[in-house]
Amino acid sequence: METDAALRGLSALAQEGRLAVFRLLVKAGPDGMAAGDIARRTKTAANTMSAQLLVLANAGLVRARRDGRSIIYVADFGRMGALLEFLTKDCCGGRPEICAPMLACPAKKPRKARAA
Amino acid sequence: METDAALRGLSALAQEGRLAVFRLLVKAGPDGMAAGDIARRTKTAANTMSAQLLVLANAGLVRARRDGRSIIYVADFGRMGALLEFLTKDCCGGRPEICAPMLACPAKKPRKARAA
DNA sequence: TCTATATTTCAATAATCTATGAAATATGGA
DNA sequence: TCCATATTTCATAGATTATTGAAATATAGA
Repeated sequence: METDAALRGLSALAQEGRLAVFRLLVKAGPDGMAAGDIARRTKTAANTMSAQLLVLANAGLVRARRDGRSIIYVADFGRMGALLEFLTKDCCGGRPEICAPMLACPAKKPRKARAA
Repeated sequence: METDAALRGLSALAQEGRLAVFRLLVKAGPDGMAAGDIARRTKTAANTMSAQLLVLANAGLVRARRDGRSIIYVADFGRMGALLEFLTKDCCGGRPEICAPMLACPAKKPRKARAA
């Protein structure tokens, strides 16, 4: 990931409402959520939510698809992974002092994965 | 790490100049760098740099200490690690799809560490 | 003490971001 | 076609952030 894309990702997540939306979409998983449901769930006006989702989409952190009258938003895990990779490698030079706390990540031991 | 601290960390890094400064300080390591050296190296006015460093310091990502006439800034690796931990665990729920790309982090295999 | 260096603080401007009402677009169903 | 629902787009006002010149503070050394 290039610096410019990383900056857009960081900026997108660097706001309370958008961070909450992204976390919600991560929890929702691959099925995603309709824009209206997200707005209701976070008690946000529809047009405000639309703007927030647009920023996340422009950063590549979520993707949108239409389903009938609704537009479903889905977190882009690959992109988020790339952002984290940028932060650990490109930004932090892979220094163990920084990376160490992340070893608790389940991806480390995919064999024993339990239901989260 | 709490959401509020994570937001401050994300905001601090979500700007070209500050991200560059933080990367520079990570590379500089525990010895850190004087504010003036950072400003010269990044071709930034001293007062602008001072403001950027203040934002990073308020986010806890760098620490400052005086050394004679200079003020030395040092990246806080622990804090950056905590931010990454927040993003992987609290924010992303430790989903392997997101964490996977980070397995290349050297901390995973400290035994064979080579000079970077 | 006086001067030079290093950095910060202050005040003001410029730029960017966020939220909102109102209107527009797209879809599905009667 | 007409209407209701779902979402976005537009214009704008308010808030926040970034940069800069000028002044202030802190330190070191003559």
